[in-house]
Amino acid sequence: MIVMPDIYDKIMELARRRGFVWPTSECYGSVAGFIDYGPLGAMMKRKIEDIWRYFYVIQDGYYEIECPTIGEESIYIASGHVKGFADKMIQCPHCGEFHRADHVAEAEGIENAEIISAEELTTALQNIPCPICSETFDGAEVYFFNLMFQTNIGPGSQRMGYLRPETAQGIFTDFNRLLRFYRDKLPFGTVQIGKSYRNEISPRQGMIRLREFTQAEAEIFIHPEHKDHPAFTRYADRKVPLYSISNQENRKDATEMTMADGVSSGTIANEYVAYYIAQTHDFMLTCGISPDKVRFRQHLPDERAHYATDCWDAEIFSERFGWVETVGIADRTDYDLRAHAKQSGEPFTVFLQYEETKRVRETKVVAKMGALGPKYRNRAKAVADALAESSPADNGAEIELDGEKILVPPEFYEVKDVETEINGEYIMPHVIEPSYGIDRIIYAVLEHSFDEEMVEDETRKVLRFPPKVAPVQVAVLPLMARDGLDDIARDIRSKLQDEGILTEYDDSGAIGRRYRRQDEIGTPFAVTVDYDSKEDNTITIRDRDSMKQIRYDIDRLPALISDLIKGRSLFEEYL
RNA sequence: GCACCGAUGGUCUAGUGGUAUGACUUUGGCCUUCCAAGCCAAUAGCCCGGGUUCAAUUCCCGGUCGGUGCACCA
Repeated sequence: MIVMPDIYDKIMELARRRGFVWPTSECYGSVAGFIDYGPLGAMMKRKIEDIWRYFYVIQDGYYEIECPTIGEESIYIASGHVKGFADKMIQCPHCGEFHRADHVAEAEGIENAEIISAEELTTALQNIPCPICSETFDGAEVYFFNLMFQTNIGPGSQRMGYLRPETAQGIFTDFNRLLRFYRDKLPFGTVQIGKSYRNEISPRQGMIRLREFTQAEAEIFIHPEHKDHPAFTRYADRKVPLYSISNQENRKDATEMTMADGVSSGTIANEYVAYYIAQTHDFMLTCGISPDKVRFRQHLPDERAHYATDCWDAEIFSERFGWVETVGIADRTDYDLRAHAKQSGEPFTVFLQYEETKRVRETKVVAKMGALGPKYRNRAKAVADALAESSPADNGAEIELDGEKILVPPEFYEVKDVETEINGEYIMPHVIEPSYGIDRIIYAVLEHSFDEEMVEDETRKVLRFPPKVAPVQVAVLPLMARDGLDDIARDIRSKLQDEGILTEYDDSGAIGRRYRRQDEIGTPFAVTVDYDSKEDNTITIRDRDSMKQIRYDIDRLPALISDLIKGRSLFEEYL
C-alpha cells in the first residue's frame, strides 16, 4: 500500500480553512469523536444525502421516516445491543493495561468465556497472569463497557434510555404501522437518514471513527422465499468489483462481475443483495468516488453475524486509511422482527392471501363448556385447550394437566368433522439492509476529489466534485467591479437564484485569484462578465476542471447551467 | 484507556525565562480588460488549568486536542 502521509493533512487543512469540517466546540477545546460541519460541509452533506434519496426514495419508492435518537431500553434489549454491544473488560491492577476479559480467559483455556457472567469471569481470572506484565488479576473486577450512550428519560430517572447506535431499530419498531401504510403487501422498504451514536473507546482517524455520525439506512421487507428483485434488470448487466470470500481466501484481488453473473454463480446470495451492491456502486460513482477505489468485500463466514445469510461491505480506498468500510449490505433474514416480536408481544408478521382459498378437512375436539365448567372449575379453560390437542379414544380423551394425567369422559366434548377455509398465511418477512456511513463517504469524496496541479509555478488546489455534490454551483464574477459590469453580474446572479441555483458573487481582487478561490471549494462553473457582455449580451462560462471557457448568451444561461449541474449536458459539448 | 511525540494569528511557520519572526490568506484603498501580478494600510496568535519565579508562550505537573504504537472497533 502506498501511503502518502500528507494527503489527509492537506485535505483536512483545506476542509477546516474553507468551512467544510471543524473540530466541535473549539472554544472549549473540542471533543474527540465529534465534528462540526461548517457552511460548505453541511451543504455538501445535504447534497450527498439528496443523491442517496434519489436512489432509495425516488428510484426505489421507499419512503423516509424519522424516529427519535433516544430510545427506551426495551428496544435495545430486543435488538441485542444492551447485551451484545458491550464488551467485558478487565484492567490489570499491576500494570494498568485494559484487556477484553473473555479473550484473556479463552486464551487460558477457560470454557464458555464468551457467555459466562461477569462475576464468574472475575472469579475465574483471579489467578490468571496478565498477558502484559505476568502479574495476576487478583483483585481486579470484570466490568461491562457498553458502547451505547446511556441516559435517563424524565425527572424520576426510572426509565432508562439509550442514544441509538443505529437508525435501523426505529424502522423495525414501526413495522406494523409501516405495513399498514404499504397496504399489507410485500415487498416494501423504508429508509431513515439521521444521527447515530457509539461511545467509541478510542475515536481517532478524524471523520472515519466518530462518536456521533450520520447513517442512511434502508430496511427492505421481502418474502422469505421470493428474493428476486422486481427491478433487477436495471442492474443485471452492471459490472462491480467483487472481493468475494473465495477471492479473499485465495488472496486474489477483487474481480469485476456483472450482477446477473454474481447471482447465477452463487457468489451473491440473491437478487436483492446484488441489486443493492450495484445501486451502492452507482451511488458512490455519482458522488464522485473514484471507480478504481471501490470494492465490495464479502464477509467471511466467521465475521458474519450468525443470523445473516450474506453480507457485503462496500469499501473505499483511502490514501490515509487504506480500505475503509463505508456501507454494509446484509440479508438479515427475520432476526430483527423476530427479536422485537418476542420482546414486545406484537406479531410483526404479514398476512398474505392465497390466490385461491384452501379448504382443509380436519377433525376437531370441541369442549362442551356447559358440562366442563362446573366440573373442572378454574381449570376448565386449560382442560378445553388440552382437549383440542388430544386424540380421543372411545372411553374418553386422555390429557395431561400440570403433569397429571386425566381421562376426560366423552360427555364433556364433541368430536366434529369440520372443513375450514384457509385464505392465506402469516409470514415474517426477511430484511435486506443497506446501511451507509455518510461521514465516511463525505471524507472519501473529499479525498478522491482533491487534486493539486502546477499552473505557472503556482500550486492550484482543486476539489473536482461532480456538479451535483459541489456546495456552491456557480460563481458569478464581474471582470471589473465597475463600468456597469457589476450590475450585469448581479442581475445574472439573481436569475440563477430564481432557478434555485446556489451562486456566489465575488468582485474582489484579480480574476485569477477569484477562480482559484472557487477551485478550492469545488465550484464547477464560473460565469464571468466582461466588456463584451455590454455589447452582445454574452458572458463566459469557465469550467473548473479544464479551465476552458465558452461564450454564451446571457438569456439562455440559467437553463444551460441547470442542465450542466444535473448532468443532462456536458461542458465539453459546448466547446 | 496506556506509552511516546507534538500544539505559536484563519493557514503554514521562526523564536524566546522579560508578550513574538516571516510568508500566505482576509479586509479597505490604489492599480488591473480572464487564471493566486504589484503598491499602501489594517485585522489577527503563544491550547487549557495549576505550580516554580520579581517575571512563564518558554521550565515542572495535570488536562484537552492531534499524531504514532498497544488495546478496542457489535
